Amino acid sequence: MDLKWLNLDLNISSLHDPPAKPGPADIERPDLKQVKELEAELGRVSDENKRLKEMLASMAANYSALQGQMAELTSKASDDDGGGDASSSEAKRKRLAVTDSSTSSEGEDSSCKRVKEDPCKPLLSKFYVRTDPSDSSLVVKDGYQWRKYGQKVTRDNPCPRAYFRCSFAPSCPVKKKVQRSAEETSLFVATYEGEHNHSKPSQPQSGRGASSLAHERTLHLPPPAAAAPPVPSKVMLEFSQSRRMQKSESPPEAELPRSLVEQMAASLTNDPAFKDAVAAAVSGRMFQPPPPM
DNA sequence: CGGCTTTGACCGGCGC
DNA sequence: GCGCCGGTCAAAGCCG
Repeated sequence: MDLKWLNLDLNISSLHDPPAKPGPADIERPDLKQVKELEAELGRVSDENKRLKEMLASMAANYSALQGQMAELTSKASDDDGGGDASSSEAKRKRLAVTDSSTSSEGEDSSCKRVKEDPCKPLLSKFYVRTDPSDSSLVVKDGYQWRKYGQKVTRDNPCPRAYFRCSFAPSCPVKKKVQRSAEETSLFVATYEGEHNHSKPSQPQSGRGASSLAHERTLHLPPPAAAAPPVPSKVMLEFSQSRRMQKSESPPEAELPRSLVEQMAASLTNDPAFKDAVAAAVSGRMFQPPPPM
C-alpha cells in the first residue's frame, strides 16, 4: 500500500520545526547538543507513536462495538419491519444508500430490500474525490477509459449525476456514477459497479475522443491498482484531509460531513492493512529527515 | 469519419 | 393503477 501521496501530518509536525534557531554556533559544535536534542525528539515521537497506536486500537474497538450494535439493531428491525413505522420513503432511500458504501461485508442485512438484487448484483464501491469546486465537469480520472452514456439530476442532490461505462473493453461490465456531493461541492462521489475484466490501459487515451481529458486535470486522485477501482481508504482519507484543511478557512458545517468522516474512519479501522500502513508511515517518518520547507 | 458528449425520451421498480 | 424516481437508450451534434 503506497501512502506516499498522503500528507501524513498526524500531529507530528513538531518533527518539522527545528527546535532552535540554526545559528552558526550550532553548526560549529553540533555533536553532544544535537544528540541530546535528537534523543529528546525521539522520545517525544515515540510517545506520539504510542498514542497513535492506542488511538487506532480504540478506534478499532469502537468500530467492532458499533458493528455489534448495528447487527443487533438490524436483526431487531427485521423482526418488526412487517408492521409499523415505515418512516418516510426518503429515510428508506437514505438507509439503502448507506449500504452502498459498505458493499460486500454485510451478511445480516436481510431486512433490506436490496437483498433481492444482491446475489446477482456486481460489486459496488463508493469513493470520494476532491476536486475544484468551480469545475463543472464530472470527470474522474482513475486510469481507465470511460464513456458517458447519461446524466440525470437526482432528487436528493441538485447537482447532476453522470453515468459512465468502461469504454476500453467493450465487454467490460464496469459502470461508474459520478456526482458532486451536495454538502461539499469540492467533492465528487464516484460509485463503481462491478470489476474490470481487463488490465488498466497502459497509456491514457489521446487523440480522438480525448476531449474529456482536458477536464481530468481536476482530479487529485492517485491511479488505482490495475483492474480494480481505487482503494477506498485513500480517497476517504483525502476527503477527511480536505475537511481538516478547510476548517480554518470556513465556518464549520456541522451535519453531514462529520458523520461521513466518522463513517469513513470506521471503515478504515476495519482494514488491518491500513493500520499497518499508518503505523509504518508514522514510524518511517520518525527516522527520515524532515522535508525541506 | 468514427467516437465522443449531450439531452430528452423511455422503461422498470417501488410506494401509496 | 398512478405517479415518482433512478437508470438507460438513442438521435443529434461536436470534435480531432
